[in-house]
Amino acid sequence: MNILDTLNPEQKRAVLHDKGPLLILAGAGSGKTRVLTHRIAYLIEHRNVKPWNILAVTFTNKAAREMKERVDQIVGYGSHDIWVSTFHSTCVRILRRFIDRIGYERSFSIYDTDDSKTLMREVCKYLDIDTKRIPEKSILSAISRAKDELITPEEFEKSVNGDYMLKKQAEAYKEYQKRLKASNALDFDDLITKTVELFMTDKEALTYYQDRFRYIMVDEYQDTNTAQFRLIHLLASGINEQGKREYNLCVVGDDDQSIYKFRGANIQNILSFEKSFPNTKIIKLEQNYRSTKSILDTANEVIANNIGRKDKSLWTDNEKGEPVSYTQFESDIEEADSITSEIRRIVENNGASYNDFAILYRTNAQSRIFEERLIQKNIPYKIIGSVNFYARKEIKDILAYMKTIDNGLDNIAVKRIINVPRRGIGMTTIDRVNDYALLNGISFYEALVRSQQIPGLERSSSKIMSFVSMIEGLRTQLHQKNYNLAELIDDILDATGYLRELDAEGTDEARDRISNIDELVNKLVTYVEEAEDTPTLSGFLEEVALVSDIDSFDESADNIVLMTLHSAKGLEFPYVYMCGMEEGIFPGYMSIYADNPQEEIEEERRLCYVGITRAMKRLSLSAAKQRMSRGEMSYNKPSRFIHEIPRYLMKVNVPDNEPTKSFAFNKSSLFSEYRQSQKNYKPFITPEPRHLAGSNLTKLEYGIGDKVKHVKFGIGKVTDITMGGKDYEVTVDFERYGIKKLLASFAKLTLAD
DNA sequence: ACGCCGACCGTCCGA
DNA sequence: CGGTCGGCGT
Repeated sequence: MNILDTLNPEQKRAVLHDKGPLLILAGAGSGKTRVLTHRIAYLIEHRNVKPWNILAVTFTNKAAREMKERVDQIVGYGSHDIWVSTFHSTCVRILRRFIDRIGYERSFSIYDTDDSKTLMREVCKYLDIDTKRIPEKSILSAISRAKDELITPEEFEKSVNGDYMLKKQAEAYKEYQKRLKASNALDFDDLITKTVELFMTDKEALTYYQDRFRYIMVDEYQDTNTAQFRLIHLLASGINEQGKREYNLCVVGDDDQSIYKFRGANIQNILSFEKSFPNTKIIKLEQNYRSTKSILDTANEVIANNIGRKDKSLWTDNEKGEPVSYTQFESDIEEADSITSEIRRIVENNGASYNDFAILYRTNAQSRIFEERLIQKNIPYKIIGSVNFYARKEIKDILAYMKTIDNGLDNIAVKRIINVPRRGIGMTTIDRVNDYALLNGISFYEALVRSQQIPGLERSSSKIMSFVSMIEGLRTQLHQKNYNLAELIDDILDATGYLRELDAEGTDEARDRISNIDELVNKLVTYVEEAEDTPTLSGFLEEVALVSDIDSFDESADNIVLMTLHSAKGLEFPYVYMCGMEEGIFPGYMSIYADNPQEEIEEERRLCYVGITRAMKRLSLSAAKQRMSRGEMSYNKPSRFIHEIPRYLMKVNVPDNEPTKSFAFNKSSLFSEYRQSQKNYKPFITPEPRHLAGSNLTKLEYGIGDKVKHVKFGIGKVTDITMGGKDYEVTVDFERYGIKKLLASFAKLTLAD
């Protein structure tokens, strides 16, 4: 079968396009991923392009993984050699090979936002910058913006012009960069800028990659920043055998879905692509295959309020479908309650499954109230993006050990763990070592090694030396021939006594931490087993640094998924709930009162457009009249975006005020209810397991009257167990949350001692 | 050196 | 409301 058969004429043109720059303006749901994968497959199969001559840059690691799989499905081979990855991963791969040409070591560390902040705090302290007046966060974001625009510390300094704030920022930028270099570390932005720097200064490295990447594709092109543009431009400017520049660059984007201006995305990259690359061919994909007419019309109406867009109009052959629904609830509690109940109702009555549903919101903070409800109702769910696994203390600690072993120059990592677990090395000691290191121009770790020579450290140097020899021991072990990297964490835990200390604590929190560490061990083992090249410590650490929460999103898992509108980009769901459609929430407070509200509101509107176009079958919008935010009640009007939807497309619901069992009720009434139930105490029975067809019921390990533990609710007492459908329904009176009915298979209750 | 507690604060979105 | 940081007390 011809791989072109399933494509529409425009898609076909894009796939068949031969050489030279190509801009594909792909509206939401117009099958751009299909075009990209088919184009790659076509290049390999019909144009004799070698898989290793193709570079495809995607937005997430997940998208990269899927693209490879899909190319494999079409071509059946070769996908392994295609270089498909995100901007950041691409740059890391390049830098691991060539960064020594610009004065770093190839074992460089990658600093995450936390590390950057820690470093910036040190810098501010050193430069006497009052972080009350100039918060380190604002300095970091100024630096980040500068890096997005490829502005060096020196150039930044020149542009200061006597402005006090800018002058301080310039100083901080310079010092920050100096210290990153000394730590042999790169922050997220450096990954891009240092790659550009490498290519600008080292022709050999540039030519190597220009020759290698004969065909370049970039997805989500509207969200690239200036540095990324520069990178792509450099890579695509190679000279072919005939001595000509071909610019075999194919970018796919949609200016209406540009939602990352806040992190430096430069909309001009897509708007003036044709100017940057002469003889660009432009193809518009305007047929939407995803949504019903009602949903698509709604999206078009909303986005029409933006000015200065590229001219295009999305249409669909799909059926009209139901009108979009909008409900204004009394409160955020009611909103969460009603939406979660409705989803359950649809799943139970209409044969939908939980993974058909997404709840989308503007800010991560909004997930909390939904989570409470979903737990309460025993509805399986997954929240994407709220608390990063790798940001947890115990995980960062272990990773800091690994970084220290991998790159002794990483001062932030060494300082993090020098006294974790406690070894009696305090602030004064650390300061003295630090001063010595700065004075002698050596790393913090090197200063530790020489601590015996440092004046004033007579007493603590023995403690320091035992730390040093522990690290050295681990490092030697790592470099032994048959050492299995998968054991490294265990060895660290063993040498440091980290686990023993947590064990001794014996609290719930400590147990949580231990299970998180177990999880990290699992990830390391998986990495070692599945690594494409030889697994290395640096390799693992960079994988960890560059994963995003969305990469772990598994659409086949049967749960509702909750995430921000930003995270939802590129995804689709049959049923979409967009909640918190309120002025001040969405569009956010910050954009309404910004210096340039027009611009900011337009970005919010594009975000709204992205949200609407995620829905395939049914879209539900909602707002709340009152909502609890940062401890106080706020009262918001419905979002302007709601008013931009014509009435004929939208069904406005009146919320049904059926009395809902809310656990925001006062606890005492629930408590007396419980007392009542205790009076007519039920006899102690554990129901016999009934093996129903298709169910996998197992005998419960607890019975009525037992004390059990729930992962969120904590300790409680079982007051009733009944058979509900294919699962046990367990009623538990929790010490802190009161009485709840839970389904045994979801709740995963365990006997508490 | 370390732990606890209270004040404070600041809030968007993210690799 | 929740996390974080700095100060103070031991």
